[in-house]
Amino acid sequence: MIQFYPLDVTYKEHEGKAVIYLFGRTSSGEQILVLDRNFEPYFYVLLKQNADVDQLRNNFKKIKIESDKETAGAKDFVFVTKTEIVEKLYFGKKVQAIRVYSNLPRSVPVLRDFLKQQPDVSVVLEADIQFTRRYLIDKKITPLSLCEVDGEEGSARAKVKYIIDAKSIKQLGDQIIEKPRMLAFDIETYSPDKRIIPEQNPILMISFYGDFDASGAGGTSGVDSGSGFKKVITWKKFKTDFDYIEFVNSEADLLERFKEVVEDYKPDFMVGYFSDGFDLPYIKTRSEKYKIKLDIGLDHSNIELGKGTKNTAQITGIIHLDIFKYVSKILGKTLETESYRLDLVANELLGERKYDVDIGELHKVWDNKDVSPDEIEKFCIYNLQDSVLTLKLARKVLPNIIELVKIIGLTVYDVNRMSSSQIVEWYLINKAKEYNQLVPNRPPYTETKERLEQSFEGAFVFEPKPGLYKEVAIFDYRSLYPSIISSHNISPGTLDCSCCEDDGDYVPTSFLNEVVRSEKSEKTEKNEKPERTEKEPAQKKAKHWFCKKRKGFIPIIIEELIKRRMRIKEMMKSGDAEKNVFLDARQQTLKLMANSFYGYLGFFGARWYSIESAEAVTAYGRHYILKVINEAQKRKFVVLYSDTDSIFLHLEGKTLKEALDFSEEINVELPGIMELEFEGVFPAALFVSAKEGSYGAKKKYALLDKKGNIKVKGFESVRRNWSLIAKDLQEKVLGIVLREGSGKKALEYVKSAITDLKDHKVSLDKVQIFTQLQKEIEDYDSVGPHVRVAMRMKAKGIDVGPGSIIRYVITSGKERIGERARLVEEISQKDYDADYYINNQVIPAVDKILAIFGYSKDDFLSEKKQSKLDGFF
DNA sequence: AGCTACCGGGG
DNA sequence: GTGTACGGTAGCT
Repeated sequence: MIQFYPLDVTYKEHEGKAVIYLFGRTSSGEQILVLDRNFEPYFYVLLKQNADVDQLRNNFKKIKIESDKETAGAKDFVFVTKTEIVEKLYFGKKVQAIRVYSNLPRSVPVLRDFLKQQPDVSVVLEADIQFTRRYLIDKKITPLSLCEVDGEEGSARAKVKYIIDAKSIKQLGDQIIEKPRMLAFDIETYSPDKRIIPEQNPILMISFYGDFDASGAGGTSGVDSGSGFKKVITWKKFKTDFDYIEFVNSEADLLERFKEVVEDYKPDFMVGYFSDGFDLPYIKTRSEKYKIKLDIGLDHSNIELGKGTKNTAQITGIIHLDIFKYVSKILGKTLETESYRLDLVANELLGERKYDVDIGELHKVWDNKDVSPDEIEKFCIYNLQDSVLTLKLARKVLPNIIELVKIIGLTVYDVNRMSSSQIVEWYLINKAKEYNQLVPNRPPYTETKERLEQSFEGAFVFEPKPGLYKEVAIFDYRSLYPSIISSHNISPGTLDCSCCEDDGDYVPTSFLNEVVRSEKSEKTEKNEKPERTEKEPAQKKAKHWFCKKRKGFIPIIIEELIKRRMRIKEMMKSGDAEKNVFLDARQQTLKLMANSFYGYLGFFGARWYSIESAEAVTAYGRHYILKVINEAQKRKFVVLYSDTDSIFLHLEGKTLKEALDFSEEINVELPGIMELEFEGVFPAALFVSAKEGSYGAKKKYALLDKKGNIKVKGFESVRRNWSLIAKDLQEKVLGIVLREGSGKKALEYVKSAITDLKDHKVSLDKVQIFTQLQKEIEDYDSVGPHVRVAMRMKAKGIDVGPGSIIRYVITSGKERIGERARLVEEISQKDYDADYYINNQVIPAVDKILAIFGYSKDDFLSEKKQSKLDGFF
């Protein structure tokens, strides 16, 4: 009996059968390979009504299809090994299914294509679930979790200490691997132009950073002892004091050393940033050029690149983490950053930046024969810093990825690359096993196209009346969409059941009250195709309902998630800080998943797709928020604003207690786990108009909380390409208005700022505008100010290109704006164009706010007139 | 306006 | 590998 933590799984064919290869680390820290020969590929067949089951099962066993392949010169066949009759649930209905076993995993698609042509076959299911994933789900083995294997010493070609041929294998509990060995890496390449051509340009240096000490890493490569492991390998020699820089003779040697370092370090994780799309494919291409066998997989396999446009790189037995993938697919939504460049992501998550050197210069320094040592050394520091940041990011996000692995039950490698709809889907596939449900097929291309054309109404957003309001109470529905799915039993399998049609409890189709105007979400409006073809008859607001007698699969699963999360939140109240880090990662993960179900139901690629269900979710959502608005208005509350799941009540003439009592009344009537929560009382709230003279802008407001903090939503002042003067001013004006309630004071402040601008008292750093170059300068057709400046920078010999952030100031003059843009270094404070900044930066930043108090442009532009008016009033 | 092609990340 | 990204938008017709 050996205990170990599984890390990676693959399979190989051996004597006509599939053998599962489970790579992991034992509890004593050694690498292990467990072979499991006791798992056979299978899928399900559902037959048509009057089919003869026994006869067909017999026929299935006679199938023998010659495969395209040959194994060891012999003909290779696809066949069924056995069949079983099983009772399953398919979209909630009991069905009899035939479980068909095949000789090999690759036989499954062949058999599927053959069987689905047969006249008696209604549908073939679960024939597209990858063998290794099926294995983990069926055997209930969660990667990273402690397992126990019983068996004998086995034999296979693998770089591990132990190989066990398993008799039995099972997971012991949810204890996970404690200190996985992580190794971050990064390459720098020769790149004379902006194009990246791996076939042409060499790798110049490669860096590693690991937090494991060298005790178990073996000494052959002179791996650094001490607390961490850091290394930069390069093939251009220079004098340096950094002992982590290692010199080799050529790029080929660099690649050989890369292999050795990995083999010596024996990482569980290799971590990169965009390494799926850049570092590993590049390394692979270069090693092919030199015919270097890059057999770093624990089974001596090479780096495997995903086919087509997939952009993945896999190393058997070693978990390749690409932090960029996780950040861009999952974490990104919660980040402020506009782009997922390492520098920006590290800055936001870690508060650390990349080493400040222009990587675009590396090829020049590299080519220079009399290269000054510190010049190239800087790029080594840069190279190492990228690995350091990557490892730190990995440490930061790993708890969340681990939670996903524990919940979904797939490998870290797979989970790392999943989008939120895939996460939901694989969680459902895992749970389908537990609840004896058959997994629906993915839609064929034709259906995907149809699905893409369908759209439905989104959430309700209330148009606020522009103004400044005091004492605002905010309530919102806790997890509105998940709680609707649970409380109304919304699921593809409970939709329009035959048993509950006459109950009369249908999905709401119209609004309760015409007092509040409904607005379709922008997205819906854009996508809406009002014309309907003959195929899709004008099913105008078809009546829908969900079963009352039988709980649906999706509601069961989502309720589990919500309840688990509530338990964890409860535990966190009493837990210590260290434990809470993991609990927090877990509750965040559960929240992420519960919140993804609504989107999943309406996602065109989903197996459990149900646009009626998704539509019902938003319809109930509108119903419940409109109910609160309506009831509030009946009780003479002034409703200021509402968006999807929240309502803002003006407390003027009402007490907080009255508002709380009101929310209690609402709560008593809510079904299931739905709950309207009190968010808080805010001393002041500000709503502005969208355009001049129009009604209130949606999703754009500012709140003052009781602690004096200001929460800003939707104001574009946060945009990068605004000058500091505009940003600062907007912040100040919002502060004055919300904290002091004085429009006049805000106006005075704006006027003084305008005067300062006119008098050229504003420093240049406050009038600088930042814009990023998106492409090559030559490629711009419309040459904006930043492009014009970039051209002049280039003429001066400053290397600028896509990604460069151009900082410029608009100066006075009669030419077009673009002509008047200057670098800060070129001008002095008296040169900026005050009028430009007043009209294009200052006024747009504050005019909507001041308009609330009846002030227009003229009021803050002309000082004298205004003071006269003030005197008059 | 509607459609297609290309881009992101990486150097 | 029992699979084949994806969502946004610049730029063209």
